[in-house]
Amino acid sequence: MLSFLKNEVAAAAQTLFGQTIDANAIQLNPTPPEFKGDCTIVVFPFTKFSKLGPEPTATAIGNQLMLQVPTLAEFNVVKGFLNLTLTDHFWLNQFQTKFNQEKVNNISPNNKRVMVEYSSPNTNKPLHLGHVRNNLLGHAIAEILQAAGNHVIKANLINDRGIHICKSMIAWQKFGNGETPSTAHLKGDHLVGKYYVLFDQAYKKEIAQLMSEGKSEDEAKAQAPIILEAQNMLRDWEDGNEAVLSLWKTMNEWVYAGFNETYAKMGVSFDKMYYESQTYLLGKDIIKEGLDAGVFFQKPDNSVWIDLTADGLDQKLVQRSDGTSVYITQDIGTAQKKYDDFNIDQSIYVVGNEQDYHFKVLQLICKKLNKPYAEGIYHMSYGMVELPTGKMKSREGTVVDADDLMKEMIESAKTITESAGKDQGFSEQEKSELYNDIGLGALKFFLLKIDPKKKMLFNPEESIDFHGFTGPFVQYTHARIQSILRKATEENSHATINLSETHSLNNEEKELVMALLQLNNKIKEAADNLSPAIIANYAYQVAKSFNTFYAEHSVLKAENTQKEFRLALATYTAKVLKYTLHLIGIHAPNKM
RNA sequence: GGUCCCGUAGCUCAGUUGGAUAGAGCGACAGCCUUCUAAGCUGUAGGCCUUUGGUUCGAAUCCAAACGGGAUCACCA
Repeated sequence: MLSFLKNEVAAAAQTLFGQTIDANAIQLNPTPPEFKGDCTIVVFPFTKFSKLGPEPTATAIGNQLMLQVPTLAEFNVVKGFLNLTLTDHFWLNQFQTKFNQEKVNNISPNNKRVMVEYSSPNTNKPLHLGHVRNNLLGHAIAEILQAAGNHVIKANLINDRGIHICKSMIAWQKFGNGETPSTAHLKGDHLVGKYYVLFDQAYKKEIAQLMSEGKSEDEAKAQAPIILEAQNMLRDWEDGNEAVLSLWKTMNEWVYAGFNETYAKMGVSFDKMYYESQTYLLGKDIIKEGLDAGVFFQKPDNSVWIDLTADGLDQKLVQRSDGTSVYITQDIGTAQKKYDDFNIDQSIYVVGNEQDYHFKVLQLICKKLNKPYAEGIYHMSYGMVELPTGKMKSREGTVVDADDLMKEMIESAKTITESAGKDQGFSEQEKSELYNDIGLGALKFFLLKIDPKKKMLFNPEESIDFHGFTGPFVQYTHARIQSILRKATEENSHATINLSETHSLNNEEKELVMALLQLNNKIKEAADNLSPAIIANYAYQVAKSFNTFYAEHSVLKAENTQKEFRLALATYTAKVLKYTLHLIGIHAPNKM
């Protein structure tokens, strides 16, 4: 929005010093609050050809700009910094242009097709806090990429096969007494998860028993009857045993019903579901292709490998000696399938950073196979959520359950809202929606305000805040504005910007206008960095600017054009807040 | 041990890709509700940006090393 100044500075340098410079190379920064000015040109690089010290150089350019740029109000020079102040008319004009557009986001679509894969759960246990971060990140990244003009396909790859689901099945057969989600009054994913834990307990007991009979730990682990049963079942599953398949389908259906409930509560959705049971064989054709091409090699026991030592990695197994596929085999196949299905330019995997190595290998393999989609593979590697006690482990019960956490957050929202007496005049239905919006708003903002690449700490002892740099803070600011706008409608006041009447902006108004005008840049920045945190921080900044303005100046008690302008400012702020919250999956209530 | 990530206020985190006196929130302390919603606003205290060297007009930011923390290196997924 201010980048035109770079061209003006380049022109000024041409006029003053006869030097042609690249306008894009000019450093244009926001002026720090302790100095006067809207933006700052760093003139140190100019001293080379100006043959002057930093200050005279800056002054010379400043004087030249005053001649060239009618919207420039004044300038000042501190050392090598040229601080420029634009006229209020300029800012009002910029704001008016935005205000008159129907949508706050006017980024035009590009032709890029991007798939974002996220969630990708196992079907043997319910979702925990780690999955919540994954799902919210994936959903927000998809929204942001779409807002930045991409065509986005949201995908979920469900890991529905393997030894882990067999463990739950065996335990259910042994201990379940035919229990179902409806007889147990338990969500399906929690029921299946319960049997996964029961399996592990029984397994540990058997291991202890065998060890007391003199077996080594490794022997005991390999020979425990219950693990042998599970392995048998996996073989039966792969052989297509009807009874096993039938139970597998039933239990997976329970889990999907549970997941769908959790997804709906979280507010995430998918355009395409992939199931590993349907894709795990796909990679094998590509393995054969790679063997023929000499990209892979076979060991005497028939296992297939790729040698990545020249790339600084290790030798990596891509197919077992018995011909069955491993994790990477399946991913090679799925990568191909995604490309075939949707002709995507980019394939983003939202997966934890513990799998950095895996995705490096995956991309390298696809490159060596000369796959057209190899360059488009991108691992969006996010940091783990850790508890004060360390990493979460499902089997050891040190997890924060997703459903429990959301429920607690909604209950906290209820308590806080009630004690503040802010739910008066709401119907029961509206109350319940409000508590949902606020509780989940707090949770989502808490998880998304942090740079996704960094690991984050969650302390269950300390409740997630509803004050300060939080979701409810931004929601509250939005609701507050809606309240003003309702009153304005009642008194038949209108929001307009009248440029013919010159009136000046005060500091708070100007700061808010400048913040609001940054929206499109922030969306692009967030999309480039795949970082919802940039949006969350921006939403907070806008809300904070508004609240500062709100505390100093009245909207409804202002007069004439100033009142109309402030109403426009409030209207547009509310739009931006609602939209940015939407990008990170948070609903903005009109009253709270 | 190899590879990769991280280290900023008591705590949780920003820091515009190399610019001015390093910023928020929480917690602590002091103020502000006859005036548009106090889930708010204003102020005070709190810092060897882990350390050392290098690059230059200029470094929390780039490079190197050390120290500290984490991840990963399965015929698991």
